Amino acid sequence: MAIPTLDAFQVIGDPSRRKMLMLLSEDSLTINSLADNFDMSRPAVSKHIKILYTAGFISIQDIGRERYCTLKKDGFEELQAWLAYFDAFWASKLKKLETILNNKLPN
Amino acid sequence: MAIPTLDAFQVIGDPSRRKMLMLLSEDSLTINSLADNFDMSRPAVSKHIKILYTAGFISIQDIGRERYCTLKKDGFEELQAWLAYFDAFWASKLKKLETILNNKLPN
DNA sequence: TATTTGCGTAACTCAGAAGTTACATATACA
DNA sequence: TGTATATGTAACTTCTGAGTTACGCAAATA
Repeated sequence: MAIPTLDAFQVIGDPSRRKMLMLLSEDSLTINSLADNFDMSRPAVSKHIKILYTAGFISIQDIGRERYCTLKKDGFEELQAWLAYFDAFWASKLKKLETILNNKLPN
Repeated sequence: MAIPTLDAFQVIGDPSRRKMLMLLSEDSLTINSLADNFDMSRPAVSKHIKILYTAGFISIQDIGRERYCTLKKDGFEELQAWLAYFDAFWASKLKKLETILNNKLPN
């Protein structure tokens, strides 16, 4: 099971990984308790977790032989920054429209 | 060139498509003028455009034999809604922390 | 100490996204 | 009307992400 190096966008492109993040938003979970929520094998889940961890979406705390996964901000921030760029685009587009409308009013 | 049906997250998972959205944030462009910015063939760009269009990230205006692509809000809003959910998670996590700290103060 | 449990990794298969070339079509232009 | 331009689509190939099974190891437990 080769470990692909994916950017934050590719990471959340997978529906299973998004579901994992959703589950972790309710509770910190171990690999096995996470796997209970999926049809795929545990090693498959394990791989997704590694991808989420590498991309900064979760942190992992080892307690004995168990690994507790918890959401981490870093990964999300990269996505927010990207969306914020386009937010600015819509805002400036709206401003341009306002300017046009205001200039037309005197006519 | 089969047209895969991708959700908004998978759509922005591709670096080329993200670059296209960036280019379109500066100006509306035709398929060919977009293709000038990439190493891939024009049909490949054409396919990406179709995917972006289907997912609601761009609108297309036909002018003669040219097709002008413009950013469209719809696709972005799906992503924002998803991120907003996790924003709420961080906010509530912070609130819980505050509560804990406040409860400890009287001790 | 022997066994069970929780997890990681290696090796492999498979499906599909992403690219290509070749061709068809419609519009603009000489 | 003939040609060049802008684009879409079909058929095909390639690559890799996502899944599997088999195995190994460390920690818990009997």
